[in-house]
Amino acid sequence: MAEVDTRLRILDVAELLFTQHGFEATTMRQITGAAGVNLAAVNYHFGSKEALIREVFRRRLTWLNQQRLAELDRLEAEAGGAPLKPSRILEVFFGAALKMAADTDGGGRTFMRLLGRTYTKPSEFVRGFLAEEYAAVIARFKAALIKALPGVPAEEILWRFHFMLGAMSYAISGADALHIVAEGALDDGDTGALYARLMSFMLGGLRAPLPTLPAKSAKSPRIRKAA
Amino acid sequence: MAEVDTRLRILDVAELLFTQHGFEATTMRQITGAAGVNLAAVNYHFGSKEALIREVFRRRLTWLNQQRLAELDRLEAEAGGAPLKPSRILEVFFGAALKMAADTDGGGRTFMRLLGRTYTKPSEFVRGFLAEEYAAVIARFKAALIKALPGVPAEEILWRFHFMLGAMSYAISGADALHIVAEGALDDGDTGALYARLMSFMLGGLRAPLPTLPAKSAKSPRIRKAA
DNA sequence: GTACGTTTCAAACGATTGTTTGAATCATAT
DNA sequence: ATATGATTCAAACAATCGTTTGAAACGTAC
Repeated sequence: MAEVDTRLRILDVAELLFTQHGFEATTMRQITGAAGVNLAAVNYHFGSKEALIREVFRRRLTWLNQQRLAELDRLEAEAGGAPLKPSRILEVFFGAALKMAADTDGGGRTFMRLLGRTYTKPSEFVRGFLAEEYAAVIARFKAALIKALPGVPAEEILWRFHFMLGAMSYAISGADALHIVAEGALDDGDTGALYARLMSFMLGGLRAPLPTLPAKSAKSPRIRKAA
Repeated sequence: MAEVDTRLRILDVAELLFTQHGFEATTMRQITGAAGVNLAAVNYHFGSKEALIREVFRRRLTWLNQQRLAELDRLEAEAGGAPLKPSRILEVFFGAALKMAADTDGGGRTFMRLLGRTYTKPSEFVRGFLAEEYAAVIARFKAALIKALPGVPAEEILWRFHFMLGAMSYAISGADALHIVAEGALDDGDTGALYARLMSFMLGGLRAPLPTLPAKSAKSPRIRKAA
């Protein structure tokens, strides 16, 4: 009985503290202290601090990505081979994330903030299983978007998907960064409004006119050999 | 003579290591070791590790924001009171950042990656002077955008500006996060192309149709008092 | 109640952290 | 050449890090 309680308490507290202070700055004593468990409990239940970090990601990420894949499966089954609307695809991918971020009580919001930050700061050992966890999902959504936007080059779609991930990360980070650009002027508590705002912004960006790329050797100082 | 050399070497090395491993994970011995200076040099020249971190930001950020303000001044002077084109405003703000990010040799690129990451992870003591450093710039560009987009509510503009910052952050973080979404499929070395891609995406997002916001009390679980 | 595997506990482990110290070295001006 | 202030240096500082240990407490079956 006490076992599960201890594991869960550690995971929840660690998730929160990692989000607030980062991995390195969060000590085992802070975690176990706030969780009300013994210092040795982390090493006993998870093996090490790194393993704890991985488990914090794994327990939510696998569920999130399974949700995404299941919804995409359903959508593609309904369409029966026909290309999907880009807006539908984005709604599935980012909607799942924002739905999780809307969960303020269960810790989903905390986790999504943590995920958005870690995504740009791979911490070496997190990158490995983060890429592993995302590989299948990205491949599926990438393919769906390419199919949905026949006029847009695949490379451009990938970049714009990348930009959208950045926008979502900042959207979820919310207050932290917003306090810098606009001191308390924005309310990031209304996740319904946030979803609507982010989605219209993303769709506008995704369907924007294609950029006129400069000649590669013109603006870039790098010289391409044999070209 | 040796003074300036030591200070600069420390700053450059610290900037790089902070970007690669984060603030907490980077030790004074790593910094001084890689810089080829004595361990005590950091405390002698900067006072503390925190002061060093602040100085790493300050030396580039003040210059960057002065550049932005000067360019905006010039543009508004040319316009003579007339609203600017939104694309021009974005070009000034994000162009300055990407121009700095394009500097692979002088460390500008390294710094912009560091900045993008720190922006969502305010580290408590960095947030203060980061907000201070940005306050004037954000106010000016916010006002310019509001003037340039009379049909768009100010709150919506701020949110979209926030989203754009996220997109830019991910764009500059580049390879790190891209390796997760697309294993080596994208070339983030061509900053000219990156600038064009990002700008068209942002403009599309900025000019997207306004979202239809859900009724506040409908989707949000929070109950607003006296409303 | 006794035995057994699991979990918790206080205490300590060696290693590493940022910082400080006081002498040694340097550059410069008189 | 000598004195002075700035800088560098090796060495040590107390504090804290993640992890380990062996015994104590627990629940559960016989």
